[in-house]
Amino acid sequence: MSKKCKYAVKALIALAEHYEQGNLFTADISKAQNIPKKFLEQILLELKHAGYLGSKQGYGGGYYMKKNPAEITVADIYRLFDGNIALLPCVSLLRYESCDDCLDETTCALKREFAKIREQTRLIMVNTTIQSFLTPEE
Amino acid sequence: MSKKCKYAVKALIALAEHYEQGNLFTADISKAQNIPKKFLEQILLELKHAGYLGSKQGYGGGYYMKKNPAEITVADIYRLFDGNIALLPCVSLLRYESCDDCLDETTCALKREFAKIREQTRLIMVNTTIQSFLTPEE
DNA sequence: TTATACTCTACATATTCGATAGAATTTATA
DNA sequence: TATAAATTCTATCGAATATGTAGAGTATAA
Repeated sequence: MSKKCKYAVKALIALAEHYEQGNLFTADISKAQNIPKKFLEQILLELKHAGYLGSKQGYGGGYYMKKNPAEITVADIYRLFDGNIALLPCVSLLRYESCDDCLDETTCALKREFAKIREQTRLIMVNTTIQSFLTPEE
Repeated sequence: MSKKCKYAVKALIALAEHYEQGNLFTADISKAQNIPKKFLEQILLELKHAGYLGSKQGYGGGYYMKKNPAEITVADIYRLFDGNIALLPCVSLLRYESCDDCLDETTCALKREFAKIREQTRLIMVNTTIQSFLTPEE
């Protein structure tokens, strides 16, 4: 998982802890989570564009959690920053692409097993939400 | 998953189909699987050094499956070429490293959930072997 | 009007990925 | 013994990606 994606999850958790309690400054998240500020700005902006966060500009502005943290999955965030969950493009659920080295996909020996792996991995990641990180037990 | 790792799995499947039936030429695997020959040479050599394959040099030489295909897991091959199965180094089972941005690992909000994700993913990949790709059903 | 904080685009730098090149070594066989 | 075939090993290379930095622009509260 890229650092960008990891930073995104950390920032989302921090913002989820203040869900429906106003906004946080990028600078404060940056310090608390040890994330380079300018890099974090880009990340928060992307999360906003994707609909997870809202923001307020100007003096006293900042970012706040817009979507319910229980409805934001690790799969969503991983896909946003790191791409496919599937290990091969040809078994991707949402972004299918044929493999460029594949001569005949109908007889490809890899598809069946890697589709299984993708599906199991996907289920785990879909069932882990930002809320999951906040609750002490489950 | 890198192309290198995918090529490795494809090559292993091809060699597994001739398990205990002599060797295959790199050139033939390269053609059949559409893998650049010189790249494949490196991959097969790494697989040999890791103990999965054996080879015979010189005229009529080639590579053959040394280990039982049912005992070579996708997790093994993934780790060899692409590194950790865990999404974060701090939850890696075999190659633990602390995250460089982590201020206090004991209070890290990410570890518990990402450790769960790693364990589930690991189990799937350990339970998928080279033999799994050969058998029509399961 | 000023300081603050988000918005947007461009750039920089290091590493990794995917692949190629070529020389060295080993071996069967003609 | 010469030769062709095949693996072995190291170096290199270009493109893409990851991880940031920089700086100008915009919105807003006080």
